[in-house]
Amino acid sequence: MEYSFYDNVYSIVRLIPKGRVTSYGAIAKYLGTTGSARMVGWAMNQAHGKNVPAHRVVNGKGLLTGKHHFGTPYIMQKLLENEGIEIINDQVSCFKDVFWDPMIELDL
DNA sequence: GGCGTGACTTGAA
DNA sequence: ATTCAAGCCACGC
Repeated sequence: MEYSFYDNVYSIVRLIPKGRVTSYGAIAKYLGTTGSARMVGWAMNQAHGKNVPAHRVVNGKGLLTGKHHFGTPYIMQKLLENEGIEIINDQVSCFKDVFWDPMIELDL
C-alpha cells in the first residue's frame, strides 16, 4: 500500500487537538518538505469528506486563508469559534497561544 | 507525457 | 520595517 503524501497530512491534521490550530508550513516541515507547504494546502483541498478538520489548519500568520474552500467563508470561522478559538478579522486571536506544532507536540 | 494549477513559506531588495 | 519574487511537489487535463 502506497500511502500518499496527503495521507500523512491527514494523519497529522486529525491529531490536532480541539481548540488548537496549526500551519501548513509546520506540517510541511514535519514531513520534511518545508518549502512544499503548498502541497499541504492542496491535500486539504482533497480533505473534504475525509474526517479531516481542515478548519484547524491556517497559514503561518493565523489567517484563515482557506475559509473560502469550505463552501462558505463563515463556516471555518464558525467551527473555530465553536471550539473556543476566537477569530478576529479572519485571523486567529492569540494565534501563538493556540498554535499546535507537530514538531513539538509530537516531539519528533 | 507535458503544462498549469494551488488553502504557503522563506529569502532578498 | 515592509514589499517583491521565487521555490516547492503532487494532482488534473
